[in-house]
Amino acid sequence: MSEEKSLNFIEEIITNDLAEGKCKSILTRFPPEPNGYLHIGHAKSICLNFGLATRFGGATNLRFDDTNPTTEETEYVDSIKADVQWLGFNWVKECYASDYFDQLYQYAIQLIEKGVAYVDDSSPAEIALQKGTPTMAGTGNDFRNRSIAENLALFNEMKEGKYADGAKVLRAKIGLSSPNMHMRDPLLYRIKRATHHRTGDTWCIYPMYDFAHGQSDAIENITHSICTLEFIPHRPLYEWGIEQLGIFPSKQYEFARLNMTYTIMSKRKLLQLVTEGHVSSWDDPRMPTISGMRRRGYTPESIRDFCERIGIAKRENIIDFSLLEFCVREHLNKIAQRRMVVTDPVKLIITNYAQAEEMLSSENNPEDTEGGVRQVPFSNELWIERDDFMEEPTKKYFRLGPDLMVRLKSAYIIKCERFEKDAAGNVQTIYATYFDNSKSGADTSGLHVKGTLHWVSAKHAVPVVLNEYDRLFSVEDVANAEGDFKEYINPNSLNTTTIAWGEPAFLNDAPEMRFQFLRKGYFYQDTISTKDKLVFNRTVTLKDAWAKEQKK
RNA sequence: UGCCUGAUGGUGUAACGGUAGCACAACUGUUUUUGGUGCAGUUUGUCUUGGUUCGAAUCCAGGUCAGGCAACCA
Repeated sequence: MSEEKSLNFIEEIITNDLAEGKCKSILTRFPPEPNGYLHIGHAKSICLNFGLATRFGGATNLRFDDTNPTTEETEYVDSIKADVQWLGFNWVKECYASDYFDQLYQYAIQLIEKGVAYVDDSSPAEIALQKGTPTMAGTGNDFRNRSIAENLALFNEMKEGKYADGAKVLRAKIGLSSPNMHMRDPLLYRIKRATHHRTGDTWCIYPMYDFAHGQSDAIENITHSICTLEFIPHRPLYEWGIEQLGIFPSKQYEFARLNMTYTIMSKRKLLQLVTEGHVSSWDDPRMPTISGMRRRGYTPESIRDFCERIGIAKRENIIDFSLLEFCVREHLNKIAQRRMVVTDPVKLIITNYAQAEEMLSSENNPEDTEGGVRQVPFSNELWIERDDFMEEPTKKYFRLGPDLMVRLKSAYIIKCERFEKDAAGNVQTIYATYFDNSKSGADTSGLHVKGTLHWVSAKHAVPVVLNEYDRLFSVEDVANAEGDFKEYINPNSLNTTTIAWGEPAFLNDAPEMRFQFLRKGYFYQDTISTKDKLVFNRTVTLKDAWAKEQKK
């Protein structure tokens, strides 16, 4: 294997660090805040961090960045762990920023003792005002000049609960004229009386992100701390903290977050979709959440493949949704068992079929020679797709119409003789004759037909419910579209068929099996599906050359 | 009108001073008992202006455009 795969910029950095002996091995971390469900954008970060560790023989911590008790919940911790595991990754250590609250408090005292942190009594508005603007230096205030002893005492009192929420904050004493707003005496600690999902009411002061993240990285000896672009301005502060404290020199690197066409990644907006009922839940199969994609039928393999293909860089990007679809089709094509399901049924009667019924065998997966076959019952009364019949066929129509011949998949070639309509003028019954010497696998008829249809024997058919999903939004770049993003919700993102007819093989199929419904798409049993009421979610359609042809 | 990022086909991503490649998308053709799959092929690109160099996507200078930054959020 001398295949040369080019390295992304982070892999180059790591390769160099290892070569120069800056570190003996690497340790990365995936640091979600447990305030929501993971989505495909997180998957990119997960695959990056865990993938890097695998590639370079290192390891990865799962760390919950739980420094804001008002938004965080154990429910989210559990779902995040489940999602990471489902994606196929294992962390060496499960960590929590909240485990470091004591240590962080000690770090803060160290800064106060060094004279580089102070307690400020100003209100949020005053602090904002005193910070100045990007083009104008801030002014600061008298609290900056408090003595070390006074700061120590006040910070202790903050911790002891002597002051009301918001009454005081601990700030770093760096200066107020930096062109980087994040460096203008940033807040380190705030008073917040809220019950933390892990530490309960032990604390009433909590560290800010900027006084927790880099410190947590250092405590865990993280070598490469990888985050998204919006944290670039925080990096000087990240480094300031490590330097002032003299702790392990973790390094921060930034990459561009994932954007995808026809969907959104913002946790806030996703939450809105759920709370306002535009989707049923966080794991609604239309959601770009890991749990939604899992329910829809995406495989972990396909998501990992997708994350591998999109690459890692610093430039803003918007990935075609069709790449994700390609990845899942490619995987499912290889592993999904084929089944026949008729979604918009019309009756087909084979007038010269004398037997009551017979069992025909059909391959489970033509891509897999080991895939085996299954038995499919055939009789003289079948359901076929309404779309597969045309009263007056057009030129390139390879399906059924008066006097036209097609093959029934894994069965016989038939010829349409006539059809009947109901009072409303809809085709109700199609009558055909079959060629008994055209049986699949033993065809001696010499007939050649262009179309092959899927079908289900009417008296053996099993009723199934189908959820067919389409993109959640109707515009490519939802985040940058004008106005409220909700205006662009695709009203037809879910199409439910309450009665479709499927093969009886479903009765013996395990719920976690992945299927391709012939000529329809890939389907996966929904979480609410039962043996008595089978419900399938369409993961993705098949490519449809005919649909394109029709549009012309 | 300050600072920080970035700019390669429709979308991503490579090329580390020496043939602009790969994937998706789109479009042909071909194979096919899935209008699926497979196979073969086509179209489309270095933001701009200068400079350095035998040679620039790459180095330098200026410009343009895009995104980010002033939460007691992360």
